[in-house]
Amino acid sequence: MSEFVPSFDDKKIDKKWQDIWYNGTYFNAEDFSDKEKYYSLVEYPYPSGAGMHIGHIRAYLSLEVISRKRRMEGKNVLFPIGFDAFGLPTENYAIKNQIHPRIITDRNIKIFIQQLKATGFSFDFNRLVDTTDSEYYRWTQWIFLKLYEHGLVYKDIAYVNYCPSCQVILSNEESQGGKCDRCVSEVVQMEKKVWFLKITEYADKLLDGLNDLECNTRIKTEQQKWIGKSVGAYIYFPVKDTSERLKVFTTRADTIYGATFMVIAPEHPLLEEFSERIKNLDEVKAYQEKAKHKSEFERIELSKDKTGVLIKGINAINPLTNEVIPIFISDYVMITYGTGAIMAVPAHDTRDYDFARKYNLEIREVISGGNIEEEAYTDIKGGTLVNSSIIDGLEVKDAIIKITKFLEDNNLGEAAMQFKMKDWAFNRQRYWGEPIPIIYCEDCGVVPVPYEDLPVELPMVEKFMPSDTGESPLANIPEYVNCVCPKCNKPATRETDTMPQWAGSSWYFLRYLDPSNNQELASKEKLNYWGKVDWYNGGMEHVTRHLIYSRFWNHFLYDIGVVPNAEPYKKRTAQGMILGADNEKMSKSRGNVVNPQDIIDEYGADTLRTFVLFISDYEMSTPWSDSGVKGARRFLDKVWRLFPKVNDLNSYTKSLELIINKTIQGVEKDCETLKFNTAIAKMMTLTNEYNKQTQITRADYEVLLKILNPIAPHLCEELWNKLGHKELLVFEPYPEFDISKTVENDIPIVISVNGKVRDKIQITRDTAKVELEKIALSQKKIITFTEGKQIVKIIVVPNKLVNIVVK
RNA sequence: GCCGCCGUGGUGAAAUCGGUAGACACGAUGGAUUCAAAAUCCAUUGCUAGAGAUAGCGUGUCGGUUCAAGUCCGACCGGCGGUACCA
Repeated sequence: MSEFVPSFDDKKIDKKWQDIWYNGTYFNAEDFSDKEKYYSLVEYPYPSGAGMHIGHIRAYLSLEVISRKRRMEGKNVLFPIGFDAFGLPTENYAIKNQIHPRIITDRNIKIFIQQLKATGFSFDFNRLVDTTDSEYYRWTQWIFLKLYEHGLVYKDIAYVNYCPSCQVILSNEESQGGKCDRCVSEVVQMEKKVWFLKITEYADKLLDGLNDLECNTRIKTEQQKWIGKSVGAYIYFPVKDTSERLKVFTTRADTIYGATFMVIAPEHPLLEEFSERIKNLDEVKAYQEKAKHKSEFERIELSKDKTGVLIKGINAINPLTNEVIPIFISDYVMITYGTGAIMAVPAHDTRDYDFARKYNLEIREVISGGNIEEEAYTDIKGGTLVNSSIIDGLEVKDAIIKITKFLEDNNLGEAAMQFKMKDWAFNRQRYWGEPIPIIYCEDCGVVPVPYEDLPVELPMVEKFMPSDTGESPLANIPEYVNCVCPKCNKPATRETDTMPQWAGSSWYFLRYLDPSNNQELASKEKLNYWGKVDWYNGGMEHVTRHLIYSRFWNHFLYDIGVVPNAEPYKKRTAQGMILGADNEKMSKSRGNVVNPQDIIDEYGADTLRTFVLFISDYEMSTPWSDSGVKGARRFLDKVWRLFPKVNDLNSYTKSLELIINKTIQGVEKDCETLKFNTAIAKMMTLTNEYNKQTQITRADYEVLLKILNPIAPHLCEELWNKLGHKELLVFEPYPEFDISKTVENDIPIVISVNGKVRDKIQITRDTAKVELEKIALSQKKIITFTEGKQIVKIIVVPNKLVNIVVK
């Protein structure tokens, strides 16, 4: 004991235990083990050149703690990690520095693995997944072909951000604010035929499936809103003097008698169809052109000031009143939602109201209860239908039902549903992505690559610069483009677009179950054994897209019999962000980025882990603080310094029994509810309590090491080892608490007068109400406040307080 | 605009069901130890008054409900995140 130093050597201890863990099989998940399985999943990182961010550490630590705890609870834990390595930053870096993305990716992945290990994460590193590995994306392509086979893939026109000066298609990130990232010129919306996945076909399933997902309401509502189901009706408005009918979608069929004009999107096909009839075609064309050049940004900015053009020469007829009504084009109606056409009811829709006011159109009230002189009356709870013929006098909800029925019966419309969610534009004009396994043949048309020819590999070429035609770089690589038609063996060409970033991450959680299977994406047996992800943690920003996309793929794979569950995840949580010390989002440009490696170098991995978990509520965002790190280290040193105080007794010190049991109970609950900050606070309190003793027992100490182990495993393993244990803490049973020893016998009771605390007394637990009242009233301090006053009321909350109300 | 979260000491933050506001930590001040410093240990630390016991005030603002409000209700102000004319 004489050589005991007052502060542990983090470098030595970190290395020692990391070597033991990672050279051993401690964290390897065992397929088909008899133990109960537990699958914890964190969102795998994009291996950027900057290395790991403090945000990664926080994101992974929750389930790191849970996974280590589950192993101690006897579970067969699968806690995998991998890399979502396709993507723009790598490609851009590659172009700039003339290094192939493959080389950069491999280099970055290596750095990430090294950093993850330096932090002591208990990932199963034998199941690494890399989405850019052709043995992985072979199955991404396979799923795409399956989707194709089942009619869920189609080609259609999409509007992409195009920079006319660079002649390059830009991602949304590269064209923020409507300006090109590279040359700052205006970005235009260009039409392009691209691949779509019919995710909308799964909209209802994805909505219903949310019932089975355990998560907070925020996560649920964000997904619900993203899917955006709305129930209403299609109504057909005949186009005057033609046999065409203009189809509109509305959720307010009840307001049809108030429709005073129609609005169609600038891209609406009606304009093309009846172009000869349009008397002001030039004006219309000019408006269409203007709308095309409006970036999304501008459309939002200008949203309050509505513009439009009256189409002269074509009119619509209200199918119920036969009234002739004008048609406008305006970009406040989107071609991408509903039918791209609306019946405008200015009296009861704010957008139509604004438009009507601007162009002096009739505003006809059909629901009483508002003041349409002032604003549109959109409330659907109050109000009765007026000026509405067959639905006059009805309430809104009844009117909707009746009018929809009437429309259906008379073939003037039908009940309908719309989703805000759009089909998934599944393409990028980039090199560094999964090739889309499609071949174009002059004779056979679009031909899917046969399954046995997968993977379609990315060519390892030196030239992967963007083309100047808005096509993918792959289009410039003849040895890639030129191929043979699998059907007729004639020369053919390959699809040159690649898949979007979200492709690989839509099924990676399945590949972890069987990462090196070259026959199937994962074996049936393993899929069945591991089942659903038990707990999935990740960023709030992925709750809409990634979560929905991956649920979609999983639902599809379930429908074709590949996976055993429709829903892939049982439970989803999300961590809060760590901001810079200046309370701003961490970014290179702000210079407030914290590199976790610096903390490890200075204080060791356990300090980093402890502090990141201690900093605040896990689900809340919080600024970084350098000074707080020291506190975490100080705490761990205190635990270390307890070691010489440990005696050989194998039971808890009597006077510590209560706090030990309470701490186990509290830490257990806090960890399971992601309240790691309070869990650590409780362990700090216990440590401070131990510190006051001249001696503590081995049992006292060991229980602390066990509950602290998931958070600070290097230190705990070291101390556990120093106590003479041969086995590691990894599978040591997690401590249990004795509920009967978590409650004190003597408890403090607060006595207040008129709600103000005036005295505190110690009393035996469960003292009767009357008794408490009597004791409270007889306290000297209390008497000074009650003397000479009338006692109106006494409230007694057993084991808590007595409140005396006086006058 | 809409939806959600949040607003508590000098700082990060705690606070089951409405029941002792500020646990735990950082920082600060004073002391011990040291030749000195670091580290460590002890004490104090919401604000105001007081030597002190203690008293008054105090959870973004205003109002309400209640014996009792950080917590519930209403109106507002500020910050963050999501979303964007969704018919």
